[in-house]
Amino acid sequence: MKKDRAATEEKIYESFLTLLEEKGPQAVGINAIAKKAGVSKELIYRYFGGMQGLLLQLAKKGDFFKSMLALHDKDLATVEDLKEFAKAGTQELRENKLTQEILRWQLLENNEVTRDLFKYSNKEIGKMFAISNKDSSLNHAFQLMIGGYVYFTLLSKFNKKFITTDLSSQESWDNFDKAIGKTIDLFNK
Amino acid sequence: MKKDRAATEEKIYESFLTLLEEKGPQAVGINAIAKKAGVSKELIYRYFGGMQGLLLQLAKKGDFFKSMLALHDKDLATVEDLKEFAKAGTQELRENKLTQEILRWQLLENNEVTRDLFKYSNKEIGKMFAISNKDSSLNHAFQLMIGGYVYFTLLSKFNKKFITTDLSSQESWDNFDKAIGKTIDLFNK
DNA sequence: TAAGTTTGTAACCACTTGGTCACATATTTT
DNA sequence: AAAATATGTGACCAAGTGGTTACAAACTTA
Repeated sequence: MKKDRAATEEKIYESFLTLLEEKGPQAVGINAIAKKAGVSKELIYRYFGGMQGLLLQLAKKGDFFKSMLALHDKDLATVEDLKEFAKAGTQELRENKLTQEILRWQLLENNEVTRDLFKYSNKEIGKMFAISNKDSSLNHAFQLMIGGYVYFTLLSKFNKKFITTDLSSQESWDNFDKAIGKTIDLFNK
Repeated sequence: MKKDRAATEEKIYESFLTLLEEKGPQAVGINAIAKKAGVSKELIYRYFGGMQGLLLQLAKKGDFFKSMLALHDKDLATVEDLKEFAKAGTQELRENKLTQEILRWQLLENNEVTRDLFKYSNKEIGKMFAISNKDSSLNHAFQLMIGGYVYFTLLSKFNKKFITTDLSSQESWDNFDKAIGKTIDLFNK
């Protein structure tokens, strides 16, 4: 049998990411990861330092928010820029399953194992919210609506509908975007 | 040893509620409930039909939303009524831990065991949202903001802060309320 | 009192969990 | 070639999971 530590580490880390992305926080455990990677779980402890080490690596690499941070670099001088930013950010969130699962995870626990990951994740989100801090009440309304977007996005994994809103149709998300846009306009009049 | 089925059922059901309220969805299992109730787990299957039966009973009794539904009966003729309604509803949500855990649960799974509970829960929430359906874009903005409120409420269990917002201070929640109020005003101008 | 039924317990089942261990097999170093 | 080290495996551990079974004790009915 050939031995290749680098390849093994890669297999483990990728299995961890895939598992988290597809099955969510509750499904990622040492046994499941080792099984998916087709490797002895001892190696997870030896090479990563267990679950905590894997999460730390995810935090450092920051694979999840990198596409959202690309948005953040834009200039947000005008009201239209802000609206575009919100629209692009929410769409990105809906496409990025990994980010969704990390956000879901934050609703479930916060302990020594997860702390590093969440700390980093929050720091990155903070950068994105640093923009809308002129008008305080707009800032709060904006935060609420983005929070709602996150909520409905997470909800859509297991629920096709929220009350009358069809969470599986693009039209619904477009309506949410329009609502955000209109609210921004009203606050800026 | 004395035997009293009614009292035993009560002990089981109460233990289940308390466990869910205090430790969340992940902590409620047959073993944990039986242990907390100080009773053999066989009785949970015999009297309730297992976990699914317990959730069904919770759905039927609907202990969680009853205080929110009291709000729903109000007349919502004026804009001020709608603002008051939103404020009272969000405050009630923050105080009702049981409702919070059921909403959290909906973000985690949706299977044969939980289906009945969630179906009922969604029906009740739907009643509360039936009010703001005049202006479509206000309706969506309203839904987003309430969704954000839910999100931040659930988040506050494990996170003291969201970016710069202190989720443990009453002032933050007041600011959110003000933001909702101002948004409603702007849409009605 | 005797028989039948309800209520309750504890042991047991197969399976999964995170974690450690001794050991074997490659690969490097001497 | 021999010794040392790095890599990988599978067995094992204690604890916990949901679920079932056999049996005892209490209460009801006959």
